[in-house]
Amino acid sequence: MAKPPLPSEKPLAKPAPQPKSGARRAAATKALPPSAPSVDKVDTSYLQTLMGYNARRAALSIIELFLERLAPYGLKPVDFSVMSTIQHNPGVTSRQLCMTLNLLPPNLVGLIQSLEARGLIERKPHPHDGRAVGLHATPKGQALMVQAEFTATELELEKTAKLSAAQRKTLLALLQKIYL
Amino acid sequence: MAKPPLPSEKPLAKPAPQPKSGARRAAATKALPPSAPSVDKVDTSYLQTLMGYNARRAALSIIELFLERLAPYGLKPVDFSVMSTIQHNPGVTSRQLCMTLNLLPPNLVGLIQSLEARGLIERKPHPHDGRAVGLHATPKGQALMVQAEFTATELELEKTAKLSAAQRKTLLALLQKIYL
DNA sequence: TATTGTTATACTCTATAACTATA
DNA sequence: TATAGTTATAGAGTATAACAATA
Repeated sequence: MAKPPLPSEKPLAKPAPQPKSGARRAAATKALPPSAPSVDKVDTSYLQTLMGYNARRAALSIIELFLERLAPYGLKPVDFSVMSTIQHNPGVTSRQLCMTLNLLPPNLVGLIQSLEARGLIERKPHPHDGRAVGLHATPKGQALMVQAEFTATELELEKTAKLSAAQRKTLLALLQKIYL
Repeated sequence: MAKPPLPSEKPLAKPAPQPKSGARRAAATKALPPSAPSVDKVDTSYLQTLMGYNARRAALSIIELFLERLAPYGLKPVDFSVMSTIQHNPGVTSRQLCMTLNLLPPNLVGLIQSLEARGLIERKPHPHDGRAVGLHATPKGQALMVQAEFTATELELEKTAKLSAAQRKTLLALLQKIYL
């Protein structure tokens, strides 16, 4: 809890080739200022060794396009995940969605209500638990999701265009080894 | 913009082996209810084909531990990224930080002020642009970041313990092909 | 007593518009 | 006119505590 172990070794990142400090073109115009170097090209070599940083940047990059392409369906990433899970798991409960997608129950309530108000899902009593409610995609919701999933898959292939099919498969598997 | 192409093919996800619908243990107790199946194990095979979903889940998983371990330093992920970038790029400007870390200028202002108030960074006039301000880590900030980066690297290795060194390297490189 | 779903609410994060001072 | 930094603010996302109904 308290203090982390004092680093007896240096962090992994190499000091990184610092762009020749001081003035660049300014050297041609006037004398160097005393002690305030400027930066030509920002070095991010340390951050790039962090999985959290890279995963987050990659995710945000994809989500940016996702928001744009899925807007016509009225679906944001979480809406999409929830609808897709209901689509493929008829009768799934709110609690199961929360566990599966790592959501908090209070944050799911409004989302479910909204999807129901749009006629995309229906709530049916759970077969053998009076507290729970089974969620089902309506025909309208099903039709929407078939198209939405197609669009999502398409956009993903675009965003990962620099990757071969094998690399893409590898990447998915490795990411799952982290969070599953 | 308007409508996406109608899917002439099915989305990639296979229908996925549906857990035998209907009642499970309930079958032993009473007759099956008319038409409200319940779900035993939630199937997420489609979502798992999406890079955005997997990258986000992996990132959040790492960030969760990051928040815990870096709390003693008073650094959240963005604070850490900013401090680390300043540390490795003395004299970097706010605008350069925004471009590099994909932040919006208004959201960086309070963050910088906070770091300065804590005595972790200093603001010096930019050598040849009166509008800009160069950011520099103080000795205190430098000492903090050496330890913070060590802790971050350590925690990352823990979270990616299921990966070999080669897999880890591969994963970093593939993620960078997406967002860089 | 424990769990499902819900309400209310607070806190954080992210985004937009508009201003200033310098270039 | 364009850019760096700032202010104010709105909106979305995420979090905790507490409650009713059911197990």
